[in-house]
Amino acid sequence: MKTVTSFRRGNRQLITEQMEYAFRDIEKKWQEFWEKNQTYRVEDQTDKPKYYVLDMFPYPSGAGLHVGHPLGYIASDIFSRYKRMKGYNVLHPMGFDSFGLPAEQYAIQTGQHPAITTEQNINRYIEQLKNVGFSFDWSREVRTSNPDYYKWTQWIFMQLFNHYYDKDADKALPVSSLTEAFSKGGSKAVNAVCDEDVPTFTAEEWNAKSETEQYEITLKYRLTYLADAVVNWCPALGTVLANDEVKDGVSERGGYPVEKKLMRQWMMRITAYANRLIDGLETIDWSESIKEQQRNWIGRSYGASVKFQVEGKAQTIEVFTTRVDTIYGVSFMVIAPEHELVPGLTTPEQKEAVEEYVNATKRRSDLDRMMEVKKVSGVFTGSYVINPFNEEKVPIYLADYVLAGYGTGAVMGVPSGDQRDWNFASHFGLPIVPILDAQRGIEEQADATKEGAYINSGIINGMGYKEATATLTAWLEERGLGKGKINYRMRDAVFSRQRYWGEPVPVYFKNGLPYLLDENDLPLELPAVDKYLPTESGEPPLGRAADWKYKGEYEYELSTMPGWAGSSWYWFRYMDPKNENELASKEAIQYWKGVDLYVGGSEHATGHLLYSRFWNKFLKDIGVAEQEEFAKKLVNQGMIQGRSNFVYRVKESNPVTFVSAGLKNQYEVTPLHVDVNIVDQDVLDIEKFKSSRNDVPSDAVFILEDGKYVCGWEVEKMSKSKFNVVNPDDIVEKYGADTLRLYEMFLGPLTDSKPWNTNGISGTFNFLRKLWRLFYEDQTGKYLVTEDQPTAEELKVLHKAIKKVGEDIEVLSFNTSVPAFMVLANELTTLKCHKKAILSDFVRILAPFAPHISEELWAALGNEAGTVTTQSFPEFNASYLVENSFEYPVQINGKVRTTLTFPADANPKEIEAEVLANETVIKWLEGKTPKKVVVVPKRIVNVVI
RNA sequence: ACGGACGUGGCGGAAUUGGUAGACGUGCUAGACUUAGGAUCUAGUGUCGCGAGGCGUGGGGGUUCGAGUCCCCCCGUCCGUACCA
Repeated sequence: MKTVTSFRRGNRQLITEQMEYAFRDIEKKWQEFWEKNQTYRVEDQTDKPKYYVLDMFPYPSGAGLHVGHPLGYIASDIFSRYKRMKGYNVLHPMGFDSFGLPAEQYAIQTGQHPAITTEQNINRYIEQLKNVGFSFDWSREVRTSNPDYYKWTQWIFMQLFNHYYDKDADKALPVSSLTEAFSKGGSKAVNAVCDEDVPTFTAEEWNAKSETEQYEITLKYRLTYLADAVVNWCPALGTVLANDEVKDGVSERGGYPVEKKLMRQWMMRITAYANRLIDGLETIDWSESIKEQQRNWIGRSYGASVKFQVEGKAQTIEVFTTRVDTIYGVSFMVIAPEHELVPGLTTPEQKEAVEEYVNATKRRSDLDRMMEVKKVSGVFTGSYVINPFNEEKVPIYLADYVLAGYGTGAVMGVPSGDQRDWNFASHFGLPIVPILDAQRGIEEQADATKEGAYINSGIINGMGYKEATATLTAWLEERGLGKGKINYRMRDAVFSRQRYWGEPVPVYFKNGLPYLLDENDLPLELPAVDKYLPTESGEPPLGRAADWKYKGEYEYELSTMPGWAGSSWYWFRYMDPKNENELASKEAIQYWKGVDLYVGGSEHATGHLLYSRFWNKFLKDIGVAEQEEFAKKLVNQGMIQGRSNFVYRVKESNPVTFVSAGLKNQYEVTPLHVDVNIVDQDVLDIEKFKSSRNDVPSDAVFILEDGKYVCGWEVEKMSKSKFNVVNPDDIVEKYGADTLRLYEMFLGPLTDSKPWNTNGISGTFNFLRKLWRLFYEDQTGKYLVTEDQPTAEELKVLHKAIKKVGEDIEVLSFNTSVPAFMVLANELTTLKCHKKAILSDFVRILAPFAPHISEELWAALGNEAGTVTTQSFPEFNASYLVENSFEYPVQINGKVRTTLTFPADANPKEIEAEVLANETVIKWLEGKTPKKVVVVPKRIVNVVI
């Protein structure tokens, strides 16, 4: 067995082989032990308090894990192991978000079924994960692409279809209560979230409708529904693309043009939950930045909608405003260039100018529009609206600062109260009317104040802001010209994908209307297809399935669900992963409730994390979930960046010449990425470099410094193309999993992004070897541990570490606990302490971080094998840390000049007297009398002259 | 352009939350043991200065006996975004 002794050569290898920290043997042994003994298997039936630690499960890509992926898993694993030692029953599962585009893309290219590729990738992932020694309960593993899993994704879809959102109850209710209300009181008996175009009807009219007509009406209320939505359609690929697959108007893969197209899509009525999604943020311990992103994404604003009559026409233009109180200050109206009313409003004289403007807008990218905020542009349509309050004519303009997709696509311009409107009015010479007596300097810029009393404002003259808003809103509502309104930026979510590798939607069509499958027919499994491409007629890949009909006669829905479907409820499945009758049993959900700590990347801020909250709230409404929010606490681990190495090729050199980084300024060079795995401490392995690349001729010349070729470096994203990917398997092979775990934590705060630099790893490796030497003598391998009583000093250093590590784990500050271990090992080495009483506790506090070596040493101390996992975490005893004296830094005018030791309980008066009598202090006083002496007990003394 | 996070030695980072800045690790220098060293041990390592000492946490100002930490202005990096009415 080759072990760490590969560091050594010669005879001594034979002698020292068993003595040194043989991490490979140790880690393999304990991983096998854990597997065989099901050490991490979690039981649901226990008296212990529960704790649920969840990692965002990965998509199993073909590239495997790199060293950045395990960061969050290691952190959550440490926390899970710690919680177990603190007496909790900890659920800490892992699974795979295994539907996704890369597998499908691969299938298109190779014809291989995505299930096969996915399975292979998952196996590779599991192998890599097991290598790191995580305490996952693998018996609970889930895969979203397994039919026994997606059966329940489909089941949730069916529940969404069978429910509508009742605004009065403020929750989802079954469609049966909707139809019941209709039959009793007509459409006005119901206050529900629905499509814009729902008809009004009486109970009699409802009851007179045919079953089909009634069904069609309910489709406008259900929480999942069909609608025409704008999608990114790529004709060349024959498919719809997600936003992040489109770059600069062309497909990311292949660079084919992408167009906006209206398509019939399944939608999720997430907007029904907008309020609860915002309000719920107050109740969860998530980072402020994620909460802020979700708030912005949902974009709730309170205001009013107002209808303006177009002069001389029957049309009205509706605007949304958050400042209806400023309505008497309106001097123009602006509508988006894309607004559907533009052609109708344009007068013949203005036609040319308007068309030119509309075309110019189309050419500008969103980014351009964002960057040129200060530049005012716009064009007059020639038409006017009438301000309903003062009957004044208001010109209608087009301007690209108004967006068609937000609110109504039209805004009222109030130059005195809004800077953007002010800029616009100034540019076009429109009136700037003051509306509040508290507005100041509106000749120079807008003043958005809400203070003071209204002027020039008809029915609200003299009023304050609150009263004015209420008065105006009431006035509008009485006349049917407007109403108080809450506006959201968020739209309902498109739920269809014209793809193969996703959950089939459990719907069939009869006479053009969608109907759910019978629940007994779930799961609706993915049918076999000959190719993973759209059909010739442009249907999604499922259209290729032969004889794929519901009950042999009805067409199935051919689109599949999006990537986020399976991940929006997976935390429930871990609670009861094998259940065939429910997504998870009532008992399991009642016991585990929800996630206590969720660890994952912040890139899912508005996707996965918002959809999951939405589905969880829905599942709560229908009595499946126990809690309104699925994850109490969320921690976003930072990204691990790559650290790239470079070699410098001298331009036009013959033979090809590379110059070491320190000398490169003397030449004209081209920097080239070089694989970081053949570089050690920035020194290039020239032989490996030559043999690994075919663009390096064997006669290449290397200009060295100090006999070495030193590479340059830069921090970049970790990616294959930059040759800076580090595979955890390689690190485990060379240093062991425990070293990897410690080093990843040691790198820096969990939530910061930081570059991976293999250079530093020997520090944590050496620490473990040092720990090993507290147990076994170097060279001889003699067991050193004694039963002696620990000294006060030894107990002090131990308990300092127990305190520090315990506190650090609670706040997930793992980067600071690793140094605490190192300090402890250093101090015990200095004290030559090999006492069992001390080392036992050391091993226990280290166990969450470095489980393999801890099991090994725990057993070496004479304990039952494999039981360090179930030990209690050592209790910190403050009495060991009590000092009877304290060394005071003594400052003169804030600068430390000396230190003096006083008894811990010395009173400030005594300290002051002794300090002033001190030689060094007297010297610095230079005969002056101190103005003031500050004595902070057990902190500091400051003498102010 | 706005919002959020951040800025400390050659590098990764610590700092009891207002109290000795640079813990710990890496790297580097010198030495010991050694046939050897990517092992181990010892000493040193922010910067200027022979020294006493001065300076020092992106820059400038402020509060305080005392500021890396709190406040104001500016610069820079990263992440996010929506000219949101």
